[in-house]
Amino acid sequence: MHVSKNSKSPPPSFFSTLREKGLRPTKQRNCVFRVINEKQDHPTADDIFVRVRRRLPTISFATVYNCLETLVGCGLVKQVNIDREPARYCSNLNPHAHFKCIKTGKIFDLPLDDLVLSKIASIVPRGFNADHFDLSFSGTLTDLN
Amino acid sequence: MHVSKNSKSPPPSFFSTLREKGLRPTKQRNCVFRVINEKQDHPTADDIFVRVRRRLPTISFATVYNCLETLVGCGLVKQVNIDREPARYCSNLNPHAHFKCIKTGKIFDLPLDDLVLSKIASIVPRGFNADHFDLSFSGTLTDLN
DNA sequence: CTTTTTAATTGGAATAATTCCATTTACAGC
DNA sequence: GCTGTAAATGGAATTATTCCAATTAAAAAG
Repeated sequence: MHVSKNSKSPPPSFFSTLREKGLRPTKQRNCVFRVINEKQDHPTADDIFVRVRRRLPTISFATVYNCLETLVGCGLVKQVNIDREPARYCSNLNPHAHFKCIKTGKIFDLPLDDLVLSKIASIVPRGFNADHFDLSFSGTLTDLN
Repeated sequence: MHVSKNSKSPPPSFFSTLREKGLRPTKQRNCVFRVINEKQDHPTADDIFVRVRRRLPTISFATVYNCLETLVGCGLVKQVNIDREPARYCSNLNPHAHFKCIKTGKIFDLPLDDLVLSKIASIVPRGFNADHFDLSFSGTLTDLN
């Protein structure tokens, strides 16, 4: 598993990233990408569909799913799966865990520093080659966060 | 590191645990519980349905789901959610993470010692009160595990 | 700039895991 | 053995997501 130096990486170029993979930076993909980056609230595909529709009123649900799949595949956004709930999407590309408040349903990013990352990497025994991990917490907030 | 299906804590009493909550230890619940404990292979509800049917040929799918919900609610089994896949069920009640081999689909338990557990707990900032966490890895196995 | 090729979008249908619901059955207390 | 409550049952409903065939848009070629 790759444990990076924890400097915030520069925002990836939407256009060049797609181009490098021979994919087209269509207006639909661009709009979905921008919507996810504008508000860091871990929207579902449904949320994203509603927001994108305000700008591209004829976009279909299937296209939103297609765009999300493409963007996740390119590493331009992250898919967040917590329990059995609908997938959420996240523009934070730095290593982080998630915390879900069981009262409000809100999701928070918890940054992971290199020390913690290496401890997490050490969980994986010899013979196993992890190229991805997911860590999520759930609970409550003591005061109003 | 040793990757085990170990059982450090004594197996919880199926009967007393249910009884304490005012729930009935029915033969369906018992059978579902036994099936999950017999083979530590992280079966899906579907898998469990098939195995239970061999002993209770008239059990319904809804009942399997009901039993699983009850057992998970009592803490007698754990539900394992990895990515967007069907839920799996696990009899290992000790703290552990999961590793999913993307080639075979097999799932392995990775035990978590107290040191790692406290490091994980330290990820959660002040003001957040985690009462649960999920950690899963995915990747490949270097040799045939 | 027009044609050709290829990729992406679209709407609707299909899928699949899970949940819901109304009815029947089983169990526990009297 | 009754009676009340919990659980099981079968089937329908739900819901997020995927699939598909037809259309449209974009890039490449001429």
